[in-house]
Amino acid sequence: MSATTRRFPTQEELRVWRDFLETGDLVRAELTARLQQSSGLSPGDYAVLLALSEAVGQRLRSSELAATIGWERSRLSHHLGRMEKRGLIRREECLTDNRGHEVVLAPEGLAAFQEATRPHLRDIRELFVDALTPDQLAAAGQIAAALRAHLVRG
Amino acid sequence: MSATTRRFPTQEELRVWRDFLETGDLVRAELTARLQQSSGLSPGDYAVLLALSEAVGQRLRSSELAATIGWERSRLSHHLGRMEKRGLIRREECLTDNRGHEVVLAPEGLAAFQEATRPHLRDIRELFVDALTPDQLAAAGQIAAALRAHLVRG
DNA sequence: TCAAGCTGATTGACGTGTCAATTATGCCCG
DNA sequence: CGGGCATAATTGACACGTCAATCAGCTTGA
Repeated sequence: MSATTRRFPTQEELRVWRDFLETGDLVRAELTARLQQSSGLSPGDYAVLLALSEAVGQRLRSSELAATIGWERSRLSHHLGRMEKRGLIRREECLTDNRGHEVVLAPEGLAAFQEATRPHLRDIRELFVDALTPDQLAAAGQIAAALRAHLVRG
Repeated sequence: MSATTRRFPTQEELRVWRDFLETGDLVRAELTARLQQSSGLSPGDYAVLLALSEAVGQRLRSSELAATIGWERSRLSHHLGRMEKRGLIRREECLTDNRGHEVVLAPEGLAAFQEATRPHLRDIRELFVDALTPDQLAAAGQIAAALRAHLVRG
């Protein structure tokens, strides 16, 4: 088969591509709605609260928190501003570095997180794990790995 | 195995879940960056322009356009405002229904779309189709179908 | 006919994300 | 010491998305 005939995806390949992405979005959207419903938290809130709840003293420097959850600092800064307004976290001066801030888990934040966790994990099982056969679950992992490897290699 | 032991996902299942979603995002992000790079268009712009380019007279009523690309009307309205400012589309009064508007593909929009299409399709092939074996591609389709079916059934 | 309600589309408020610029502080080296 | 660079974090401008409210024009039924 010549290079020319393989230049563009077929209709079927495009369909799989769109299905693949859109389905991920649909599952994510449903999970987000349930999380919101059960706890009033967004996925971003949940990620922040999870990281803080696991930190010693339930506090982290902003940049450590950003690294832990894999966010850009400016994104985190904006998000923390919104979470602080809602009383989920506090920001305190950092004693060892006057430039830095420590993000502290507030009681309201801990409560919301604890309330969210079990239903959230159950929902992940329900919407993702239970929807797939063991073979499909394994395939999903391999597909993700293959896509990532291809991305990195270029 | 008791119901209790299966209440929550295992570490491995959670890892696959996160990998699956994050990888989709990574691929999408790379594709978005390339589209932006090559044509200055966002995925939303591209969807709108694709629908318009295929419409007779390269024009559509707002609500038909929204239905075609599966967007809420308010989302479309906001997006069209931004696209109109950039000269990619125009909005005209609808002759048969004074409430309605027609969205018209502008020359700049057509040019940008035509410039975007080939590289975009090539990128989808490169980043998605070529990354997977035929088996994996088929599995991806089946996984998406299984997740969707599970979502609908509840 | 005309008030009541339906529909097409826009708008405003706000949450979320990126990028670039800014501010303040720490640190290093001549 | 102190000028210059690196680092911590925030800020502002903007793109994008959802939801609820709004507004204008169509449509219908007593």
